[in-house]
Amino acid sequence: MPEKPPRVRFAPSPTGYLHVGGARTALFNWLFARHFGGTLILRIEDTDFERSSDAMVEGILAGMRWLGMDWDEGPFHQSQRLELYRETAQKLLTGGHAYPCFCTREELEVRRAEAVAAGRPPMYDRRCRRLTLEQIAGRRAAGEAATIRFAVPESGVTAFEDAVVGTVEFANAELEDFVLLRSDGIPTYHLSVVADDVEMGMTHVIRGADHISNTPKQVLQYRALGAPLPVFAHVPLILGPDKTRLSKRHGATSVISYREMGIVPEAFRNFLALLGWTPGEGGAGREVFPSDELIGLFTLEGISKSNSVFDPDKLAWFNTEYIRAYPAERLLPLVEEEWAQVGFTPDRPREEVLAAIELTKTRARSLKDFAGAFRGYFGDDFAYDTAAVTKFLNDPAVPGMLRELARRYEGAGEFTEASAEAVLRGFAEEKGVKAGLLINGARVALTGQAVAPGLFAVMVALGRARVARRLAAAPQAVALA
RNA sequence: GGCGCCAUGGUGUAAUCGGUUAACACGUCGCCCUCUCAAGGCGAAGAGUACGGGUUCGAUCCCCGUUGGCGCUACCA
Repeated sequence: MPEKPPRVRFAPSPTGYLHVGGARTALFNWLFARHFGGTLILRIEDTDFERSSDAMVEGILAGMRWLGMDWDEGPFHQSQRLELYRETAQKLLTGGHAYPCFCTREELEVRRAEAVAAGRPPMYDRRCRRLTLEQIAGRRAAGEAATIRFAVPESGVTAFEDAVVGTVEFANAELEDFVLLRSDGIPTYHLSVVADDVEMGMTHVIRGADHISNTPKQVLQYRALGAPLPVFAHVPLILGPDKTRLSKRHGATSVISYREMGIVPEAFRNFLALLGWTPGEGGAGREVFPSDELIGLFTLEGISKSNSVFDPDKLAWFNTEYIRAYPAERLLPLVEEEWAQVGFTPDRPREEVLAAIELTKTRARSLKDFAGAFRGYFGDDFAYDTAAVTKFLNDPAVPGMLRELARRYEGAGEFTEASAEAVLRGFAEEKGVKAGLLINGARVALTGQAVAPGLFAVMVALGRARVARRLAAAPQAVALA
């Protein structure tokens, strides 16, 4: 439990869209900050100019907004904070914790290859670490470019306490003298993260477990800089169904693609939160947690140590749960987005649209359904599903009976679920057919679909006029075949 | 290869100080309901906790080893 309001950050690299792993890292940071009344900082790690782009930054921000996450400071761009990194490198240099290295990329590559061939670990051999001041001055004067490397202690261990994994220890002999500043003066990740995390006063660093091996290199810098260590919390990775790291091969990995699949953002957030984290006592036995509850329940203690597998079925389940639980008013804006995408406009008053959403939402698997299978509830611009027609309007006598039934409904009198049912059942009896035959046929005629809520509820939602019109226009299976 | 992290049903996770018929949810299967399909209700199958050794009266839980998965091993992040 932090005693002071914590300061945490989400620091994506804009070399790709916001993927599910990054989104979960962001979510954990966000939940943590909100739970403890802390501050979430958004920092764009764009020091790799070739691979970074503004479009990716936009995509990442869009993904965060879609998931309902906000931030308190930033976005800061590392590309605009170069001065800080150079100063930090200089500090390390003057403190004797770093040194210039004149080895070229080519030389390094050759030596690495040799080391590997000889069965030695391919670490930098530290030859420039032994350069004298005169040699350095001489080579600088000669115009040789240099990187700045951190001087890792040659013995001993570097350890840190991880909030999820516990104590993690690395032998310093395993750590190479990593590059802090490239020869063009641009910092590497190792330098920029710690420079920023120190300068921005981060109290907790919550990030993917893929960074655990980098952590000792960062701890060494904190020490050299005389800066207090943040609490590290390394979150296990998310894997695909085949238990390998989630990648494009597994299908959708971009957060935005889930929006495009008709997933409700809060459902996705709920699903993501439970991937590698479980609420304690307060959430026992439940899994559906709206955002506020997630915030109230979230602590680092609940983060699990092992990797988790992304299960699309479970996500689909959360999605149906949320769609079903949302009041129509809340669903409407989400549904309208879907309509906009397919160019559909409801031709019914708002009240009726809301009622139709309320009625259909229990069968929705995705928001897409409202712009697809459920279109007939919102307007006359819908199509008949051929499979449904084949299945339930196959009997050539049915359309004729439905036309006749349509006239029964046209008459005056009340039009309620009960009355609509009585009319249909009475009519079926007259004709000597099973009510189910007409009910199933009518469903297709009215909605275009084989699947729908109870028929008489559908009739009431559609209204007498539409019911009569659509029954009269019932398609023939043969005509469509 | 080296180093690091991890290891409970198909999946996500539970299981106070080591003592439970190893629990819940998703998924799967069956039944009920029924005008379709979901939902809902009821029920079932599915792990003896990766494997092997310890420690202990007793280990999912502690220790060691093995195996496996993942990560890191760049002038990427």
